Amino acid sequence: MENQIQKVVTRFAPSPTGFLHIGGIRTALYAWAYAKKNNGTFILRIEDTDKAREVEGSIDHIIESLKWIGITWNEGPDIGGPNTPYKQSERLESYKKYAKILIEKGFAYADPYTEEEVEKMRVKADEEKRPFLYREHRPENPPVWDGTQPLRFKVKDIKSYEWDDLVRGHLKAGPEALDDFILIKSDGYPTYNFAHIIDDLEMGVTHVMRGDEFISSTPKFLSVFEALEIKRPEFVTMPPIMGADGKKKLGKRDGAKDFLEYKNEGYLPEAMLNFLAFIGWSPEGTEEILTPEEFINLFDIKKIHISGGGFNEEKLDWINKEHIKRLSFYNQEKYVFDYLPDELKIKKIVPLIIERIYKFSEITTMLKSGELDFFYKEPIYSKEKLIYKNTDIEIISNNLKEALDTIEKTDDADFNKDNIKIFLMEIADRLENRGQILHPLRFALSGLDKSPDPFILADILGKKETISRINKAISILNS
RNA sequence: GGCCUUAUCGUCUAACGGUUAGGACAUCGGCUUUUCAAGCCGGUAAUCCGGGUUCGAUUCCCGGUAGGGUCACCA
Repeated sequence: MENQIQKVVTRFAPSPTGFLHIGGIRTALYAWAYAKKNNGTFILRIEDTDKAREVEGSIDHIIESLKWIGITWNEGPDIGGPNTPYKQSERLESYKKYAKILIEKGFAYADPYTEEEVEKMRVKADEEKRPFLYREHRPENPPVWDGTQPLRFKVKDIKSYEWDDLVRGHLKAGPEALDDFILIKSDGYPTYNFAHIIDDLEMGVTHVMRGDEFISSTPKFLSVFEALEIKRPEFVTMPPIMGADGKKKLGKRDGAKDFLEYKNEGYLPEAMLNFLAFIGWSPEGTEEILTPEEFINLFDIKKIHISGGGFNEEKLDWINKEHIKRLSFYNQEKYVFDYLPDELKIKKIVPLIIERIYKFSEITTMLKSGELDFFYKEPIYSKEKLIYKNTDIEIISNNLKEALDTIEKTDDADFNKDNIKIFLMEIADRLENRGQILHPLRFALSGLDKSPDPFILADILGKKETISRINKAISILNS
């Protein structure tokens, strides 16, 4: 690396063509973490040079996505900074300036062909089964560039390139990767290939984190660095994220979701951060649940993976649950109550729900299935359901009466799940089988095949309601 | 197709050339138990194939196979 100590500057540079999916967020996350860890600067830059693909509202959406997961930037379009502006469409003067330098040095020329003419050459090359290279059709006497034609880079030295990537190691490419690519389009906007180099230079970016789709065009970038005689930043290539099938790289086309959808599905931002951190990176130890702070501390470019990682929803759910469990009770309640109707906003219900869900949207499913109704509605059930295995109705009925008696005698102040458990287990342990009292009791209180244990149920329902429901069960048994 | 690149349990991954190939998720079994859930304990399960280098290869080299990327006036 560098022998001179240099402040780390990283950036995330999305184009405003819609929402961000986890691939983009992951790239931002690593760039952010690296800057944070090194007390560096993290820049948000908007690459809006393709007016045709631009989608209204994207910038706000992108900012919202980043903020939700907790990524913050030191410089950006919303907060400004020493290198303002942070939208490429507002930096056209810079690109023009460097374009002129390239023209003067003989590294750029105007493209006299129409788009159709170039396309025709491309098709012909295709038919002849050879790669199309514009430089093979380079005009002999190009016109003076007046800004209405595309400005192309002129590859003077057609050679192979080799370079080092902080993740991928030593990479190389043959001369066919080099071509006279377009620097400035005929509409006056620069291409990505040119604009990002100028911006990174002017903003002092030291480490460029980006996807592996840019490996192929790296020789083009290198040839520009050489022509401009400028030092290149370090390249940090992220491994691709594969879709759920593990086959194809995740992309918007095949179902990559808007990152903010995870918010709506009830995932915690710190869980998403934890999950994304591990797609393409893993720390030294074996700990898999990390807080954002722990992630930043552990983050190391050397531990970024080379090969692609998959998106595993089961693991995401597990990580989310682990983070939910680590939430303070206050926050657990806040999140859970968000999904509950007023009549169910009971403190004691929170832990029951927490241990049963992986993500908060599952509460909605629980509500729909009716499995929470018994908390505020007397359950409806049949006599058969109260009977434990083949126990006589008589015995069940007597056991419930004994339970009722015990509960009635309990002081209101002592009525909590621990005490109820102690008192009732005393009875239960004297029986042939504990189920002969605990099952009918649980059923009397919940009316459900699957539910929390009767002590917790009684505690939540309160003494009065518990007594009422046991009485009802006894009358059903005797009917 | 050319060029670039990747390859460890079902999935995600760990292993300065020497490990009984480790961990996590999932799965299966047990414990606990009144049913779930949670928790605890345990099991099954992997180095893509073929050559080479080496005393020794998951690890290094070559070839094959399979996957991914890229070949735009998109980024």
